[in-house]
Amino acid sequence: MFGLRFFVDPRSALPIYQQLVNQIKAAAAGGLYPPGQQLPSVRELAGQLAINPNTVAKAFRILEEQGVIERRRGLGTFIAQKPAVAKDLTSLRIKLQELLVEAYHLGVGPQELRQMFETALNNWNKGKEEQRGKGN
Amino acid sequence: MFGLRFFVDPRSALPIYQQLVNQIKAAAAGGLYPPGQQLPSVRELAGQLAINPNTVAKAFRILEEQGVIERRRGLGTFIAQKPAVAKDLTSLRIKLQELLVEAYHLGVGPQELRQMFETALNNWNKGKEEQRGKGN
DNA sequence: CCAGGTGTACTACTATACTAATACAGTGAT
DNA sequence: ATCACTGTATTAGTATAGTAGTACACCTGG
Repeated sequence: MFGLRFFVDPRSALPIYQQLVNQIKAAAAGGLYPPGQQLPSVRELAGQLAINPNTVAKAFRILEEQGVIERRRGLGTFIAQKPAVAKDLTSLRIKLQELLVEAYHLGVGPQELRQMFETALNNWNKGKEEQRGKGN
Repeated sequence: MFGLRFFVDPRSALPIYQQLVNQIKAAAAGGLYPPGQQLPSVRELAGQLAINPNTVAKAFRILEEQGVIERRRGLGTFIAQKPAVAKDLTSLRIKLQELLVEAYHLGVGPQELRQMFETALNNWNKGKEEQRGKGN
């Protein structure tokens, strides 16, 4: 049903499983994979990407720990129903802080950064709406 | 002149040199180290942190590549004069994108995220002003 | 010139992260 | 019951990232 959604660079500095984690999280957040949607099996994905099933399984395990997906033995893995309502936003605050530091050293001021932020938000919403449209 | 500004956890998942890079970048962005300010020598820092001078040197090398500091043989290392005016903001855009994805999976909506963003910006400015005040 | 400070280059050890091979275990259709 | 599909556990090989030891090169003040 789905074509080759994911790709992987074995020579990247980022480990393969991490690349998968990132891509799947992004796909889910972008609405490409709605809640409840079944993902390809570990073997299928591994086959497409020419990697070991265990590597895919590792990515899935991490994603489950983060509440992004649910794994069911014998059935498959699925996008979690609800983006967990977070109690602990520490990690997010840290990432935000890191973003500000990075911006500073790139010479990007508060005003310009704010604009980039809004642009990113808009693009994200736009993407989700397009995805919704495909279902009609 | 400066007390123990930096600390390091050898058992952290992040390598020591990376911890140093992060802390020094944050310190520079926060105004703790104004442009031109000399940093502790590799041996001094290594001594304080009970690590190998080469590890500090590695952090310094990375920071120089990023334009944060300048190293001068026989003299020392110093905070770069100007936060380089960035031509390539790709890395920043990627980090921003990752932030949105992260926020989504934590159940943080656009509105709430925007608020966190503004808060972080304010805190950052506040911090810099306090730092400026210490010089008077 | 020399001494004592700076950063730097080279080499090598070692822990472990990453991946893979293989076998195990749950589910559902036939 | 069996089969064909799911995910899971265990083990092990291997590349390499991280760190450290040691020696080198540069600068400045005496």
